[in-house]
Amino acid sequence: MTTEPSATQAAPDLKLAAIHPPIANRLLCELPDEVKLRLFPHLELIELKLGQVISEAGSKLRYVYFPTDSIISLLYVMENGASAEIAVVGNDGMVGVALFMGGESTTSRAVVQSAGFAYRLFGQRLKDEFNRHGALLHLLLRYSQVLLTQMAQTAVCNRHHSIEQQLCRWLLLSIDRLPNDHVLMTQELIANMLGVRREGVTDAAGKLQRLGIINYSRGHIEVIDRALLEKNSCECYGVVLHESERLMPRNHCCKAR
Amino acid sequence: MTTEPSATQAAPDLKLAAIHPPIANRLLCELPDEVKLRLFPHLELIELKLGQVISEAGSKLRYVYFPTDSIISLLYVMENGASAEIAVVGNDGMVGVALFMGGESTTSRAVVQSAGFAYRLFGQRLKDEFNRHGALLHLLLRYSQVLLTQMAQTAVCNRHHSIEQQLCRWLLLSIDRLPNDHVLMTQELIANMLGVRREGVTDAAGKLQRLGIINYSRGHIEVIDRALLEKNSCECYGVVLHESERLMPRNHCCKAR
DNA sequence: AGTCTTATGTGCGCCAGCGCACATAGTGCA
DNA sequence: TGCACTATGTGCGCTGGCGCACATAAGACT
Repeated sequence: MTTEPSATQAAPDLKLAAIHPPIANRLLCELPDEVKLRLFPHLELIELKLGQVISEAGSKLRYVYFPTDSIISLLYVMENGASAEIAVVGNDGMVGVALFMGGESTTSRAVVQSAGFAYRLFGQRLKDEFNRHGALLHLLLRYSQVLLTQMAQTAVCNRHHSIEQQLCRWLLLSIDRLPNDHVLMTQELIANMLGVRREGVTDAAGKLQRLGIINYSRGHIEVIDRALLEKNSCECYGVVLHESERLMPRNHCCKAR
Repeated sequence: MTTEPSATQAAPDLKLAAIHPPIANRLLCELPDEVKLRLFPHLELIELKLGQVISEAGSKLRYVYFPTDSIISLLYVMENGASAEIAVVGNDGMVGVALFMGGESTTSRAVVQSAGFAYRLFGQRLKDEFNRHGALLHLLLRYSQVLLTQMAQTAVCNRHHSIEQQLCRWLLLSIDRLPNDHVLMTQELIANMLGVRREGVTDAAGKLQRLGIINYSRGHIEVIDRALLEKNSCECYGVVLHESERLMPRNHCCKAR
């Protein structure tokens, strides 16, 4: 866990905002225009670096984050330093549900799993809009259930499935949230996420490579055969995807790539 | 998994309602009087039998349930029949958060883990009160975060801890929600909850018995030394308890026994 | 080109938990 | 009292994942 507490700096570049508009995030995209008008002026586009800690376990959240092309892992770190990924958030969600739930903090840490951009919003702004009890409330409640489902399935997966199956699930979750099928992540870091040995990931990844499902070298993983990846994964991936589509249908959003 | 889909029958006995008042449930207890006045007339005291399925995965919830002295397990059942407990709900919570979250159903099944009583409320009544956006909303949001935390910690526990540690955690969760330190549950059923082999539970329980921590025989488990049980448990129990107390302080409720 | 660092491969021995098969002991019921 | 059933104990062999100790290879940096 070599992560910097580094301050997130706002990206001033307007061209960047054009490439990464707020509506690249599905939650933001699904808001009715009225809410967009109120909220969007306060969104700040920021760049997130790999490994960056967005929020620490137990510390009060100041901002919420809406990833566009970045991915954030919610990670629990045990007393002995071992860790386990609880859920993953990409452009389909947000980091910081504890703010509107009332807890202000969580027992898990939020870490950037894939570098990229996200919009951040000052916590109080979100709460203010949430307390209007309109579309945002209902959207975020539904998203909370998606998160709940994802966590539940993570628990199941951790109990019953092999490292190989979990790696498949993890890769699928990642490429679903990325603009292409290219994952930038070392086996060491994946092992940290899954809470398993690095060698275990090496074995599983080697097998997937031999099967022609992925190609990897030194931190670059390319998914070649997505269909086969799904076949080698456990049911957990599908369950979460299905439930997520049921709870958060794309009404206004452009379809996934 | 020998569970009956049995219809829950309302208990007409008034004396029962005196022994099990609604305020025996902490959520109901913490509501302001105004809300109690609106809600309580619609609560039905019902008796729950061991193994009874309160709600099936994927099926629309009709009622929400507020246990008084019963305990409900949220269980995910895999395609191959194997299962895993996701979270547990006693007089500290409710079953059916998916109703106000908007999903109307969950991917998990709710099963009675310990027979007893619960108040049930017709789903629409809960939603109506929730949509007043008052105390109930805030209370249930906080409870949702407790549930989230519990699920997250279950995931961690499944990843990293031994059967013995998990059994300790499970027993602690149970007796915290029961009127005494007497758990009625066979090792077979505990194994189903934890998603492990029955023999594994036998081993772990045998060890705890030899250590003088519990006493058990044929489905009756008595916790003798709670302190030692906590010591033999993993950190997961404490983390959830702590977070739960932080999020849901007892304002009006009587203290735990 | 050479060196350093980082990522990945590999080969141990070890143990927890699994699946199976069966033995034993409470408990209820005829 | 005896029988049947259910809950628990026990003993296999097997496998996946662990911890450790290295070997190798691919970039990165002079």
